[in-house]
Amino acid sequence: MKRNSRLSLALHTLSHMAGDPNRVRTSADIADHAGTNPVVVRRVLGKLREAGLLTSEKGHAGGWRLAKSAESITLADVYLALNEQLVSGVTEDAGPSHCSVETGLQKRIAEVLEEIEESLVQRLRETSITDVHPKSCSYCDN
Amino acid sequence: MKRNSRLSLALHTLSHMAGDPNRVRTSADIADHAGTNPVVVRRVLGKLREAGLLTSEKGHAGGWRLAKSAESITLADVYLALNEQLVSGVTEDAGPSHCSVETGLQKRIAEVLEEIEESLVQRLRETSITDVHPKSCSYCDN
DNA sequence: GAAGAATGCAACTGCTAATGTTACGTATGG
DNA sequence: CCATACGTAACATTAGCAGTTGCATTCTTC
Repeated sequence: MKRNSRLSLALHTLSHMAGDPNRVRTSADIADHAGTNPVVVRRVLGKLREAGLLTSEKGHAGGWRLAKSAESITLADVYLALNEQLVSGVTEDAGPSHCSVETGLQKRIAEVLEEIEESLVQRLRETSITDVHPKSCSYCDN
Repeated sequence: MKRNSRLSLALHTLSHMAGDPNRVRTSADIADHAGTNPVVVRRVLGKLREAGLLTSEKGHAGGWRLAKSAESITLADVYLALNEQLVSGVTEDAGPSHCSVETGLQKRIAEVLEEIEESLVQRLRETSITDVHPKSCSYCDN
């Protein structure tokens, strides 16, 4: 895997779950499908659970499933749950500048980028995870 | 500095230039202001030059300046010049999957993310670099 | 209650991308 | 002809992230 695969992994998994909501999946199953490691899966899905998108159960018959209807889960929910901040995260350096003009400028840039970030989230809110799924998928229970 | 500082550096520099367009700045000057290295500055600004946003001149009185009016430069121009792909870049892993359902799903996810990316660019097009500048900046020639 | 199966979590490793740095070539102007 | 500045390549350093291992915990089933 590469780069920021967390969002990709999350969407991938949620899309599968949307296709067969009643099935309980273990992190090992999910990891196999995604070609990754169970611990990585738990790390990512754990965030989604904190956000109330998934539930997990320990023990013998445990595993993961959707905490609510697939239609009600938007890409914004996923994005925010993972703390992505793709846009506004670019200015996280800061560091006290010597020049007051510089700090004012950096502040202004941060403002603008947060505006952009906000409109990105608005856009993500328009798409449900059920839209991230091939129309005709007869094997979505795989 | 941290993470993806290229976009931040580019906006920072362009904002300064917008405040005093006639001044020619060396990469050393810019690096000092941004707290980074002249070579890094040239790398980033070089992309902006390729995109026709800046011009650079070698030699004794050389340096960088805007290639066109500040008002006509949008955040989308900068973003595209730097090849950022903040959103759609998250699926760059791919790798041939064994299962046709998987590949279909990945393709669909990529489609959706590219749609999102496109609307991000549309949003960026609405903001000029002159908007990324404190309203009252009497020291913008620093 | 013991065994097995699953998550939860912490620590560590290894890899990769990006930044930072050095060095040298090239062009320009005084 | 020399100082200055960009252009570029090569290398070093760093930060973030996926991957891995190990162990505790919880739940089901026998």
